[in-house]
Amino acid sequence: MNEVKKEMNNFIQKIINDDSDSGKWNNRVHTRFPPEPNGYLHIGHAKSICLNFGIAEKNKGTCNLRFDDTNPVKEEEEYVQSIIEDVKWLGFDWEDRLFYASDYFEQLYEFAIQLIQDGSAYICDLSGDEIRNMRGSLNEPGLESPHRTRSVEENLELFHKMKNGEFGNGEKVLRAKINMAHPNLNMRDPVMYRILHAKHHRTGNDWCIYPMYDWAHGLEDSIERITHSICTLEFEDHRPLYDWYLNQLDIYHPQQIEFARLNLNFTMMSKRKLKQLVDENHVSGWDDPRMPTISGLRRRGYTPKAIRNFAEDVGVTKRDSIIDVVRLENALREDLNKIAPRVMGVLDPLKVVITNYPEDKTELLKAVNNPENPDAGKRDIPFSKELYIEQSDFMEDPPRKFFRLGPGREVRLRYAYFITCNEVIKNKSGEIIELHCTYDSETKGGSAPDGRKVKGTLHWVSVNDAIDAEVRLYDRLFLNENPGETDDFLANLNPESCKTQANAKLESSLSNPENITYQFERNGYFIKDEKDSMNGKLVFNRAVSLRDSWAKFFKNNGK
RNA sequence: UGGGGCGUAGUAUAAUGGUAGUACACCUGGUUUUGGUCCAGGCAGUUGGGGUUCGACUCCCUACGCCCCAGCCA
Repeated sequence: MNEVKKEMNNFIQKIINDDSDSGKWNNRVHTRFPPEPNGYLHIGHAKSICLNFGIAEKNKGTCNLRFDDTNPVKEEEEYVQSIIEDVKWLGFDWEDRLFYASDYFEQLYEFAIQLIQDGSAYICDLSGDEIRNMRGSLNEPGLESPHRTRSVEENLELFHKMKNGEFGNGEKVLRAKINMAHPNLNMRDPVMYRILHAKHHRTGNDWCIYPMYDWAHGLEDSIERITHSICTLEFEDHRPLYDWYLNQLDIYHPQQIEFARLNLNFTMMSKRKLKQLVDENHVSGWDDPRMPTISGLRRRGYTPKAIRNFAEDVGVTKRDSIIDVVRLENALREDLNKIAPRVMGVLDPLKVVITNYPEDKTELLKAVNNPENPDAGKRDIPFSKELYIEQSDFMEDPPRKFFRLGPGREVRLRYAYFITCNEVIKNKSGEIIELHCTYDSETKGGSAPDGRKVKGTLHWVSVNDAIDAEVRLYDRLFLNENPGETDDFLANLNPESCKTQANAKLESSLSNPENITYQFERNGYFIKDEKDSMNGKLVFNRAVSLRDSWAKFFKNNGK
């Protein structure tokens, strides 16, 4: 047993190991990720993507991307494109195996005819209501449809007519003839085809009958020679039907395996409700940085690696669980800490005048680009008489343990000098608008030759060289830990989920930022918003803050 | 009440008959020119009850708890 296998030993991998030992699939592993293009992918899908592509990769197998596009009234091409982009961005490659359920409509139709000919399927004229009423209940068996005994010939003829558009929506369905008294409701003569006179995003008006999920899915898996068909827990009840169809047809038969979908606290994963947030403009779109969508996370500044690490980290089981969203944030911090270039940006500026610094002087100081990675090198940052520091880095009446700036206190400006605050300038309403400080020219670079220590180190930006930017600070979208469970999830929207710092000042190296996530030292990780940065206006999104033990201490101990 | 699943620290997740481990969270301390990172230490768990066994998270029985299912959605 090698290291890799030890790390990756979730229950699905164990099944694969067993299959490998028994030679069940001739050592083949072939999975698929089968999204329905009826919305954007979210972090929950990411778990499934990482599982399916990941398990194929780890076992030298392959994974297909397959659109389960069997319901034209909900599906759109826009979603297809976004899904392709998102899976690609996560770093997975389906090579030439991009498939659509709609590519198999003809074959599915032929299979249905086969079932009819075997006497295992029939056309039912009952209405939707009637079918539901006759299905029975959890405790009572259902009633058989009066059309259950139609002849094969009649069924064949009616099915042709269905296909040819001779009936209206809902007039007839094709049903499997199984058992109306089955304890599993899914087996009580489930619908295989329904009539939908709707334009499909790929097949146009070629079809007016569309296959139901249960009928279609196993066949899609079978056609693609999938070995392990991995889906979520709620389909456990459908497995007997999945198996029944494939057994009736006596064709290649993949194994369906169910795992628990991802749940995150303070996060809502329902596609329907996410769509509502978008449609009702509670967020700016599917890619709003507060959305749990892949596109939202991307715009927020998440990296594919962080998401993949997270998916690996939370594991795969059959237990319903709710993962703490801070683990997703931690996965991001972990990745970004190693790779993000450090820069200085003042979000909420307070002007500082160094009274003993020459009026017109600007000097360039060396700053480390990434202390975690010496290869990232250094850069020059301009220093001058007037600077900005963070409002929150000054307190007129500081509490114990506050080791930033206060009247008479000395702190270090990162990579620059020690400064001491001598005077606090206020406006008429008593607000602090400016600090007058003196610097110690001996401390250039940030250390004192006399060995003198300061506790605080502040980030800063030179006034003359500062770049203006709008910075958006995001917080969780919902206040409630389980927003999906409440009746009115909109009532739980966090009114402060996006705070804007309109007057942020950034160091000059950020005049033309790359499309990567930076660390603003002592603040957090930020990425330029490519959508909203326009005509000279820079907008940055905060992906996640840095861990802040001072904020925690302050919160726990009051003042 | 029928059927299908699931119960291990606060939250997740390992251990498949042999020392209950890991991560995050939480608490201490150390290092630090980011109150970041990093390092060291600590707290804390097998749903209850029986049984089998030298030995049970693991096997058996039973009780309890939680999740899913009555779309012509997926």
